[in-house]
Amino acid sequence: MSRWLLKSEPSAYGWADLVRDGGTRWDGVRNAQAAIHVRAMTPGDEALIYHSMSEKAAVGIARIAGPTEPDGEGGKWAAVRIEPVAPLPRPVTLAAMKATPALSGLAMIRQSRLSVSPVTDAEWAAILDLAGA
DNA sequence: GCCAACGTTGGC
DNA sequence: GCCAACGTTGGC
Repeated sequence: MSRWLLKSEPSAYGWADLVRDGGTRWDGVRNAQAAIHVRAMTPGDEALIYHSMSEKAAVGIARIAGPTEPDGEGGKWAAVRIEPVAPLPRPVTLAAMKATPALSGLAMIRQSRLSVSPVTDAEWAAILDLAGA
C-alpha cells in the first residue's frame, strides 16, 4: 500500500465537502508530475488531505476507493475516486511539518506547487504523530 | 500584495 | 529546438 498527499484549496473543495459527499472523484489534476502519482495509486492506498492557501494544514485521511480513470480530453490525465476515512485529531500545519526533521524530505515541502505527492511510511508516521493520532 | 517556482506558449 | 514572455500556484 502506498501513501499520498492530496492538496486542495478548501474554498474550492475541502475536507468538509468530501465528508458531506461521502467520497468524490479527484480529477482536474493538470500537472504531468502530479498525474504520474495519480496513475500510481491503487485501491486501498491512503492519502492525507491538505488544505492549501488560507489554512496550510493537513486535516484528514482519505482512502483511494477505485482504480485510476482517464480524465480530460483524450484521457490525457488521470482521476481517481477517494473516500474520507477520518479527520486528524488535530490539523498538522505546514509550519509544524517544516519544523520536524523527519519531514524535511517531504515531497510537498520540497516542491510546494505539486498538488499530488507521495508520502513515505516514515513521513506518514511522523505526521500522524504530530496530529496526536 | 508580493514573489519564487514552475509550466506553457509562441516567435524565431 | 531555444528562449523570452506570460500565466498559475501557493507560501510568506
